[in-house]
Amino acid sequence: MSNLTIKDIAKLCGVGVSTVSRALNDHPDINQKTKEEILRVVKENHFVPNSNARNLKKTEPRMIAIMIKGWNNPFFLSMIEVFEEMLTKYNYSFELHRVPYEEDELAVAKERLQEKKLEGIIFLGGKSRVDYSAFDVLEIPYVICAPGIQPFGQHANCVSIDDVKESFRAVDYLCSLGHRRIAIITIDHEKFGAKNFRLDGYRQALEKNRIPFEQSLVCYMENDFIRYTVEAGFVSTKKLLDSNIDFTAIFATTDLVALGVCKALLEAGKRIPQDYSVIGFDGLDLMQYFHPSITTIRQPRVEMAKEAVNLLLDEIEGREHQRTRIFEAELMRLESTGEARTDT
Amino acid sequence: MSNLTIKDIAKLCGVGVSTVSRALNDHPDINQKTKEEILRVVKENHFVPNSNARNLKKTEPRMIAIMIKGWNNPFFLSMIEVFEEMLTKYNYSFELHRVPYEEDELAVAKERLQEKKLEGIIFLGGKSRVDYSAFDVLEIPYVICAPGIQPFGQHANCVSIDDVKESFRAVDYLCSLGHRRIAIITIDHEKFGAKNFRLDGYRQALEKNRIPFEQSLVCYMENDFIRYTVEAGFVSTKKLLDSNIDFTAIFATTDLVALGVCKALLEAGKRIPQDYSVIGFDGLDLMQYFHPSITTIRQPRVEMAKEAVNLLLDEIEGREHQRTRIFEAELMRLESTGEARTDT
DNA sequence: AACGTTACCGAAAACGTTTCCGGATAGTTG
DNA sequence: CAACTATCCGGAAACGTTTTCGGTAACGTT
Repeated sequence: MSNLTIKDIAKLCGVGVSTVSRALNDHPDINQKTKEEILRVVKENHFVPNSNARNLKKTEPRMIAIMIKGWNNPFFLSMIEVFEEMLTKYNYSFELHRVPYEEDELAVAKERLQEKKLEGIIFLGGKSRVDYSAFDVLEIPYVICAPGIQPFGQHANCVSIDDVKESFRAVDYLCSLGHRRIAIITIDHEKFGAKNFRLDGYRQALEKNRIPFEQSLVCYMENDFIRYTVEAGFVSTKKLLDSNIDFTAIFATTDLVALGVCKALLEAGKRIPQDYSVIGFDGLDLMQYFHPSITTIRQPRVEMAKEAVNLLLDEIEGREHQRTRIFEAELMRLESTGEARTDT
Repeated sequence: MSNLTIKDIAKLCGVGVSTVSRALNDHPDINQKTKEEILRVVKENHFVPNSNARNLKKTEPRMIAIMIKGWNNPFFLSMIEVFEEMLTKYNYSFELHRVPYEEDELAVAKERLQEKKLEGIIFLGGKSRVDYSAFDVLEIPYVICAPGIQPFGQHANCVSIDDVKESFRAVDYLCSLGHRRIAIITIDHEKFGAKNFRLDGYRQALEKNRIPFEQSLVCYMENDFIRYTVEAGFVSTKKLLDSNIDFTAIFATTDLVALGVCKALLEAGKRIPQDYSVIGFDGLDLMQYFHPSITTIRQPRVEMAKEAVNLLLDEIEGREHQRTRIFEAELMRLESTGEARTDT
C-alpha cells in the first residue's frame, strides 16, 4: 500500500512525468511503444493517479453530479443504475449528492459547483416549479428530471412526463369505470410555493367528466417526515375511512403511497377492487407483485434515464439537440381497479 | 458564478491566505475577532473551498468511502440514510461507491484508496467470506457489514448478525409449526467460492428437528442478473411448483425474494398460509404492508448502521473499542406463516 | 547542404489549498 | 529595562497531477 506517484512511474520507466501523464490520458503526442511500456508498468504496480491532484488541474474532469432528493424514492433510485451504465460507457464519472428535504436543490448545486469543477448536473426530483430558468445561474449544462412546464430556461434540459396529462389519464380511467367520488392523496405542494401538477390533472379529469370538485376528497399527507411513503398512504387512508367521507376510488399520487392505501383498505375489511379501486403512479416493478396487483401509471424510467444522460452529454460536448423530452407514460391496468360499486 | 479562491478572500479581508485557511478550519492560532470577520466575508460571498485542492494537501480529510454491492438491495440502501446522518454529525463526509457484481470489493477498495486519501471504509455486503483478514492490506480502518465468522482480521471491525443462527431461527420456527418439507431459495454461493451461512442455518434447523436434508428442496436462483430480486423469487417458486416436489413451506433468504414467492403461490391459486407458509429475511418495512403480510427475520438495521459508524470512528480516532458487534435479529410473526397442512 | 516539418519528449509552471517556519507584536517577568 | 513567552500572522513550500512551452532528433524536400 505504499502510495506511488506519477514521478515514481516516470523514474521506473526512465521518462519524464509529462510523458507518463500523456500515456495515462491517451494524449496524441506520444510514441505508441513508450505508451504501451508505461501502461504496462502502471498496471504492474497498480498505480492509480490521485484524483484530487488530477481534478485540481484538469480543465475537463469528465465528472458530473447527480442530485437526488432523499434516499427513499425508489423511482429515482432505480434511474441511478442506468445513469451509471451510460456514463461509464461514455467515460464520465459521477458523484451522488443527496439534497436534504428542507433545502433547495439549486442552492445545494451552487455550493457543489463552487466546491469543485463539474461538467454537468442531473437533478432528480426536487421542488416542482413553474419556472426553472433560475437554474441558468449554474452556467454549466444540467438536466432536470422532475415535473415542470416549458420553457425550462435557456440552458435547461428536461426529461419528464406531462404530469398533468398522466394524472388526468389515471383519474379519467377511474371515471370511465363509473367512479364519481374519487379521493386523491397528495402533498400540499402549494404550501411550499410549488405547483401540484398531479392535483391539476385530477381536477381536469373531474371537469371533463362533469364531476364537481370537492375539497374533502383531497387528502394531504401531513407529516413532512413521511412524505410519499407507504406509511403515509396507510395513515391517510385510515383517516379517510374514519372520516366517513363517501368515495369509491383512490388516486394515490405515488406507488409507495398506493401500497399503504391498499393495506389500510384490506385491513379495514374492504375488498379491492369490489369496494374500492386504487390507482398508483410511477410504475414500480413491485406493483405487479402485490396482491392484488396495483394499477398504475408507468413512466418509462429506463428510457428517461438514458435520454437524460444523452441530453446532458450533448450539451456538454456542444452537439445540437432538442432541449426538452416529454415522455408518454402508460396505464398499466392491473387488479386493483374495477367498476365502481353502486351503493343502494 | 465567478469562482473565488482563498486568495480573493484573503485580499478582501486584508490578511494572508494562511489566516483564511486557519479561520476555515478553526485552527487555534487565530484571533477570534479576525476569524469572525473572515467567516463573515466567506459567507457573504458564498465562498466554498475547493475540495480537490483541500484534500490534496490535507493529512486528515475526514472522508470515508461506503462500498455497496449493487443498487438494488433495499436493506443496505436503507442503512445509508443512517450513515449519512451519523457521519455529518461527526463532521465527516463520505462517498458512495458501487462494487459491480462481478468484481471483488477488496480490489475496488484498494483502487479507491490508491486514488485518494480516505480515512475509513464501510463495506456493505459483498462476498461472504470465512476469513476477512485479507482486508488488512488496506491499512486503514474499515467496517464490514456482511455475514462472516470471527475472527475478522486484525483491523477488521464487523457489524453483523449471526446468519447461521438467525436462519436457524427462521427454519426452526417453521418446524415448530409442523412443517417438515421446507424449501429454501438461495444463491449458490459456493460456486463463487463463498460461504452460504443461511443454508447452513437451514440444515442445522432440520437436523435439530430430525428432518432429513433433501437436495431437491434447495432451490438456487439461477440467473446472476436477477439475484435476490422479486423476480428471482417469483420464477424460482414457479419452477418449484411445476416440478411437483412436495413441500409446505418456503424459506426465502431475502425479503424481496419472499415477495416473489408469495406472488407465484397466489397466482397459482394457493393460499397463504393455509397451503404454504412463507418466511422472509431482513425485515424490510414493506413486508408488513403486503397482503398477506409476510413473516420475516428483522435485522435491527438502524442500530447496526449506527454501530458501524461508531466502530469506524473509534478506530479512526484511536479510541479503545470492541471490534465485533453481532446483533440479535428478531422473528416478526406476521400472516404468511401458519400450521403446516396435513395432506391426506 | 540547408531548411522546413513532423513526432516526440522533458522542464517547469500552473491548479487552490494546508502546513511549516519564522517573525512581529504585546504582555509578563526578573 | 531587558529578556522571555504567548499569541497571532504572513511567506513559502508542499501536495500530485495536467498543461504549456520550447527543444531535439529524424526525416523529407529543394
